[in-house]
Amino acid sequence: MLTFEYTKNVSNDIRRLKSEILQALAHPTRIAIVEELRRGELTAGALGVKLGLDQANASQHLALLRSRQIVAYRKEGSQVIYSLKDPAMGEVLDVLKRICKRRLEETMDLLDEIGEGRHEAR
Amino acid sequence: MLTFEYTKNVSNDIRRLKSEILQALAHPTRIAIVEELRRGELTAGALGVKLGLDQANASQHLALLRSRQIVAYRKEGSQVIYSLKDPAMGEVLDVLKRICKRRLEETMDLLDEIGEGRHEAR
DNA sequence: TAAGAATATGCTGACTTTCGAATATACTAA
DNA sequence: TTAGTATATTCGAAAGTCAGCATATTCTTA
Repeated sequence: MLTFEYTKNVSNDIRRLKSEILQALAHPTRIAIVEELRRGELTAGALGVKLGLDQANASQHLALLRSRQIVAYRKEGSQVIYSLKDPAMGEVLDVLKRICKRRLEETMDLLDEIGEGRHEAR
Repeated sequence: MLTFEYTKNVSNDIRRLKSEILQALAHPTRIAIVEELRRGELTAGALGVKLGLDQANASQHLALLRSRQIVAYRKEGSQVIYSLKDPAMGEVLDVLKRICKRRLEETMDLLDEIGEGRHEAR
């Protein structure tokens, strides 16, 4: 049946779209950029300084975020001002934060168990 | 001051952790796997069949998801059963879905505008 | 123990990502 | 127009990713 193959390919297209967005976010520097932009728009230079990045490097990461439509930008004089295009991009980071938190707590629990074990063994 | 550098590096570690998780999810096949596992646990084989994957390829993607702690797995006889470790991983996909939806709607609006333009020009 | 199913791992080549350095472009002010 | 500031682009090397193939490993059943 044609319909099956068709919907399957549409799903794949959407998954590819999602993976491109995730890919764009999947770098410590770019996560830091999005975190900063959540607080409000910033110039490329200010971002670079805040995050301690090489100028060219910052610009490269910004170019990627631009090409993936994660950020919006506008020129103002000789400066370029960046902002987050969709606040939901920040929400992704919130969910991720919860995931990390839970993981770290698990690790702490494991450490505690090891601690208990040592007490029992003494 | 030491504290500054210290917190900065901790933040970077967390960002690296987040980016590793995102990276793990940033592939159409792995997104499909997570989508399937949201509905319930499945064997490696069943996943491969459902998604039309080569056996080795499916196993490789599963290995990555395992190494990044995205999935849990247990052996049952000669089969290996996979499941999602943290439901929040599915939530990431929900947020992403909203982002994609909004983007596609924007595109539709643009298409509409082009349509209008043609009407006006006639 | 041998055969067969289910799954994992190792290897290779094509492709992509990343950074840093150099260079280019765009704007501003003298 | 020239110098200076802000930002982007290009290039090359090192590292990483991915699919496909061959080969292991592990379990089950005869």
